[in-house]
Amino acid sequence: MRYSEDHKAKTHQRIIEEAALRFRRDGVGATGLQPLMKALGLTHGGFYAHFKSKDDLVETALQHAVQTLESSTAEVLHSAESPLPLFIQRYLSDLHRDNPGAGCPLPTMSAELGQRGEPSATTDAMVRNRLALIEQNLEGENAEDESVLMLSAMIGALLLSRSVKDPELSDRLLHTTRRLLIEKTQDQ
Amino acid sequence: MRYSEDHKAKTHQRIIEEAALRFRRDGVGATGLQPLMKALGLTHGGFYAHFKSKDDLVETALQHAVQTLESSTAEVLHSAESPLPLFIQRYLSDLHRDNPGAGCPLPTMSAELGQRGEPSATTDAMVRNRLALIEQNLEGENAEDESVLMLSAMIGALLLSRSVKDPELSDRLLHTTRRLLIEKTQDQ
DNA sequence: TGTACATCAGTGAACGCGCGTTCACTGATGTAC
DNA sequence: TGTACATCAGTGAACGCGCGTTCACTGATGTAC
Repeated sequence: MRYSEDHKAKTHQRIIEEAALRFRRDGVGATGLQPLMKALGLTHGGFYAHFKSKDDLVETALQHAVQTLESSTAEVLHSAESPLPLFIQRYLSDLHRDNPGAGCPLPTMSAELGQRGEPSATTDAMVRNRLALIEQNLEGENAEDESVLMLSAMIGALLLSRSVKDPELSDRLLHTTRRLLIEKTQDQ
Repeated sequence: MRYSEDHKAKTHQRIIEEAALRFRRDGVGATGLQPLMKALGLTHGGFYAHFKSKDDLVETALQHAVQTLESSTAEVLHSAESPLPLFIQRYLSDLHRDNPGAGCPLPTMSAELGQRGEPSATTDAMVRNRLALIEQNLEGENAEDESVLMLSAMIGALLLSRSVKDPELSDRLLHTTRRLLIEKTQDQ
């Protein structure tokens, strides 16, 4: 069968989006290409008309996730008067914790990507981007250093709050870190 | 062949230790039982004389790692006059970053364990233990909240510093977080 | 307008591979007599 | 002391399974004439 002109591009995009979701939610290693294609109503053979390999998809999906996150963050930054508290509020929200598939790839994917052979430079780019973003919205002379602490705390708190079984402990990790970091932005 | 009385117990322990190393260094999913047993000079069939399943080993190895870490931490706590800075120094050391197989399971394993079906209560126990440990060595009235921030920052910084490709960025993440957290303990 | 052909996204069987798990077996040593 | 037997940690072939990847094929539609 032959399809409309942009049909292939649409399928391509659908694969990327479904992969970006599954890689973050389930992990890269635990995401099979066969189930992924099936979920899109396709057969697995067709995958290689779109990507060179699974690793190719991993890199593409990661970059897609990064781009999506960054543009939604940019929106927050330009709309709010003091954007950093809002950014922290959203990053350490229950919604973000409960939907890893739609969120930041750092807490979910970076450990596995680091363990999987050569890591890509995408993680570096993302970390640098986040640090710059925080730093620019922090006042005070040691904003550069504080941004490192804040990013570390955000990622650690999100990771832990997702890994822990007890909902109360999870809430405590998430909400306490959130409150203290937001207070920090107001100290300055 | 029949072995000395404690032979089986020794083999059991060797499996646990090798697994605890590999699970943390390579990830649980990426660690095969066959290569693991082979590395110990054994064949894979014998594994099931020691453990009910891979999941059984995962839980056992995790608990072993936790126990080892906690006893080495206890040592630090009882030897030093002000133990918290030393604890942070060690947790966020280059040595710890460069040897995930011998270190804290939280940055390496917790994301994957959270993704793998039902998470065990061991993560909760570990988090609680670490929080209590930090809190007890922090002065000031909001030690309870500060301990959450510190633990999150430590785990996030270690995770990021291991995931990033550029050694300078890695050092910056690790060393800046370390310095700021140690300063925090002295503020109080 | 009607027919022959080219295109190519997607199909689905097949590939080798490593996984976790099972199981009949081995064989050195301890115990029973 | 010598012989028959029991033990059981470890062996290694085999199981079904899902993985990533390959490839000959399909068939609806566009293009050429």
